[in-house]
Amino acid sequence: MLTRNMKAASATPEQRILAAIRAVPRGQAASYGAIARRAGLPGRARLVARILGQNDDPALPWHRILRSDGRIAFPADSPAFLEQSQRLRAEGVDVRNGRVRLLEDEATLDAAVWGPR
DNA sequence: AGAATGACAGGAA
DNA sequence: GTTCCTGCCATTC
Repeated sequence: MLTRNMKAASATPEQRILAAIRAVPRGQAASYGAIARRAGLPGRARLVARILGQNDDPALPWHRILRSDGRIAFPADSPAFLEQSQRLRAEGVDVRNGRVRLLEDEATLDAAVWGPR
């Protein structure tokens, strides 16, 4: 049946994006573009950014989302930048000079979002 | 309708 | 490996 797949397939774009974000494993990071792709919305990286900005859910792992080059998307002197840095480090992510190692194997995200085959 | 804006991406320099 | 520049999407003036 489709109860498991349906969550990702029949939701609004915003919900699929949020689901994709929540699917990023602890201690790992993904780019805005990758999230958009995993949500079935290729080319909408900026939409992901917008959703994150509007989001109010404190449980959402927003700190695991960075730019495609692994850089934190906030100005290096901003409070948000600091917050994100320490949240990532708290999960064991190595943050060097505002930059991290992004998840290379996107298939992992595929499985988390769309469910294992 | 046109221009500006922003938690972006990808290729060129 | 970096910095720059152009392209994109969606929203707001």
